[in-house]
Amino acid sequence: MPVSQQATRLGELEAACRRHGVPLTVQRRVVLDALSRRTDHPTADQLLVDVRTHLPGVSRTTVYRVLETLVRLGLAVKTCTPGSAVRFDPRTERHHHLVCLGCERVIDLHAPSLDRLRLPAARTGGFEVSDYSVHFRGTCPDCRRRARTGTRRSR
Amino acid sequence: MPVSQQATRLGELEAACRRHGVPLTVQRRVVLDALSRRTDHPTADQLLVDVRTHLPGVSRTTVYRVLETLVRLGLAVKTCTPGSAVRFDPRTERHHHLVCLGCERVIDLHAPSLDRLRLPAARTGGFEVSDYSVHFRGTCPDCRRRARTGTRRSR
DNA sequence: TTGTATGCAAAAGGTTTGCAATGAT
DNA sequence: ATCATTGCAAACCTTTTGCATACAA
Repeated sequence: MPVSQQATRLGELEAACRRHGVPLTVQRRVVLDALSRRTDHPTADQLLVDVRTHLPGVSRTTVYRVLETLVRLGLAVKTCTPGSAVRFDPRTERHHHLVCLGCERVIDLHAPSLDRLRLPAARTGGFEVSDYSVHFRGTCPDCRRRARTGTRRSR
Repeated sequence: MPVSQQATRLGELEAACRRHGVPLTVQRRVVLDALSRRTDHPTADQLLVDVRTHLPGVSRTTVYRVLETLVRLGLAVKTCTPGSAVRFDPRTERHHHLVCLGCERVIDLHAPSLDRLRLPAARTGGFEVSDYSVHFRGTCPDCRRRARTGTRRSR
């Protein structure tokens, strides 16, 4: 992510913290920064590694807590994945995903043709929809190659 | 699920086991049966409870392993959720989901109008798509009520 | 100064693995 | 008879919690 967009994100964080009346801590800045630099929907533990290169001594607990806060502030969302670790996405605008069933990688897909779907209102039964995304399941190029050569996946 | 459909599922299991050359065990029958009776995308541990009412003494490990097998045999899929426990879905035909951000409930949505989406092929970069589903995020009726009355969510 | 966030340690929740015994074909 | 599956126990990974301290406003 370009420097200018990073600056924008920090501005968003500042505004969101003020709006919600919560302190703007170094840890929150560093975690949002680390998350925003990635497009691979990292887990909390993966982010912990990045975060500690910029600010050693940050605790795992704090990363978990800050990520929850970022979601609450509307600066990140939890990505739906078939796996057993929560993954975070710094992109909150509507977009879609390619989900690899081999390695559980989640790849962003921007597709305007999918951005205006209509949900059949009759079927929602009082469920209030705030957003949606399309998940395409399949096999990523790496896993296709591995499948051909008979190699086991390493993730 | 009606009795006749249950019978069909057992037939599918039988066929799939033969096709893959794996034994058809009691445990596999009971786990598939328990999963097929639910529409709420249960976790392995939730299924363990159901399974043990029919066949006490089944181990947790076995349920985890059988579920992996059912996915491999094409009789179930892992559901994408924002939470931190893997959830399973016995419906492998194309359908969509309402995902509640409050309680993480996942509700099935059948909507023919969403069943024929076209993926912009140019954007997939060698990713091989086998299927897709649309995830509508939002708030379920229960959580909306809880939000209005100020009650905390209990799941 | 006041209230929230952080770090630590420990617990809780979810999943996987090695191995001996069992069971399906 | 043969090979995969099961059950158990333990390890492993992920997430949450309680509490004293540190920090932002």
